[in-house]
Amino acid sequence: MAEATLQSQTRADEAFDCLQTAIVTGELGPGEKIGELELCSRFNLTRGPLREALGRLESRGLLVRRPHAGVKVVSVSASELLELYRIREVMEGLAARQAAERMTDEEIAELQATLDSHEAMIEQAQGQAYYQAEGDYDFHHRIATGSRNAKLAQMLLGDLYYMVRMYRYRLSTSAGRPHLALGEHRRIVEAIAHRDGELAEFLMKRHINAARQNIEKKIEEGVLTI
Amino acid sequence: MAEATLQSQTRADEAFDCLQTAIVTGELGPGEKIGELELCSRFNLTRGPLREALGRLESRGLLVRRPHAGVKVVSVSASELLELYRIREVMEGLAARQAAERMTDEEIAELQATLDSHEAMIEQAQGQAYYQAEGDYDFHHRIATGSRNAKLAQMLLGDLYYMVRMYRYRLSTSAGRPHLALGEHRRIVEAIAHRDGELAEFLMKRHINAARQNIEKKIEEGVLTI
DNA sequence: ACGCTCGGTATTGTTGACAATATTAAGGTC
DNA sequence: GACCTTAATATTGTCAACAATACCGAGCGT
Repeated sequence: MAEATLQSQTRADEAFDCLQTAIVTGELGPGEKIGELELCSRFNLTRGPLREALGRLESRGLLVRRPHAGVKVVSVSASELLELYRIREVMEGLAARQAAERMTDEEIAELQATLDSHEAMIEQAQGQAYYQAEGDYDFHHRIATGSRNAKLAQMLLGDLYYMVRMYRYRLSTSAGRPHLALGEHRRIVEAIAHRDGELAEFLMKRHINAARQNIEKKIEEGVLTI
Repeated sequence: MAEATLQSQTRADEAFDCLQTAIVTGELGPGEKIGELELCSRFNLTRGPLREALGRLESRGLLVRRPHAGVKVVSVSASELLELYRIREVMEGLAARQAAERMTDEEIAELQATLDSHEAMIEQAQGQAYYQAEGDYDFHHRIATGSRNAKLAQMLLGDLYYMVRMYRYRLSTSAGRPHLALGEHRRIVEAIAHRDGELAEFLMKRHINAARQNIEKKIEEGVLTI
């Protein structure tokens, strides 16, 4: 069961975290119509905070709510995941460009260190798939915050990444190309270290584009259904 | 006073609409620390739906909420508005490209008709500034929905445009170049009509870039303060 | 036998009261 | 006189009961 993030500020935040992780991890299935009282008993909440959390989830597009008809988790399709990658391509391209212009030298050093640890983890091949995904999120997370563009970071970290994670869990879609991705990450960081925003943007767009094409290939192979 | 949208489905939706318009139009000033009970009496609501609406507004970044410390409308700066335009540039560029690939011929015809009416309005110069802004939103709105990218449209229509409108009201920043903008709009629609996605994206990016530079110029002239 | 209408039931939406916490001001001490 | 401590207050967070609405099944009509 998805537990609350340690010491959530308020009950509503707790409910929000619980539900978000439950939806993202697929604990709440797609299209699942679920009652409020059931959610309350399941997560030890009362309806007040729960409803507040439901509203936030709804406005983020993770679930849909018809008046007096209950809430149901949003249904997903592979084609929608591809659309998400189109958005990531342009937004993270911008993030990389601005990160190249604005990240501090220290942040860039940390970013490189992050990649080093990713490389070590991949070569040890321990907990591969899981860590690969987490490392990927870590990398993109740092670039988003490094852009110093508050709204951009908010949209990426608060909306898109959760969406992508949800789709990946639902469709059991892991990137599945760790070494390639790591090399692409390295080149992006190089461009950032050289303060070459244009190049960083280009490389990031190509990186995400490659990931999208990888998913498209799986669809063609019938591994994923549209 | 900002009234509820006619026949909101639920009290919480009503509260959300009221507050959103109140914030966007500047009826609730920036940094204004305002109590829940005051909001209730002001908009004829009770605290339950209000709190639900506050949560939605918070997750959209229109106001900030510290536990037990109340809510305050987000403070804005001109530099943040510029960052918003950077995001718009890449996202609406994508929207234009996808719209060129996916809009129906009928939608394109409607889009052109929309521009015709804008032109007529501008030449009559009646209610210029207001209509200019509304027409601009109408244009960008149609392209966002025409992209057939649900999440992209949601982010543009549900988040970014409200943000931009808020900043514009707060900073009294109207675009102030109606004829230029109309010409740029026409070229974008031409590209879409020719199903030239690449060109549509390029033109849209340049269009928004020009609007951003216009704001930057105002900042340099001291009209806007950072 | 099938479809439609109508009422019961369960769920959601809303309300008001209760409890917990941050802010504010006053008082005391250094 | 300035700073810290402490208590009163007002505001927020939470909870449980009430009202409104949609869903579901039974009864009736065709």
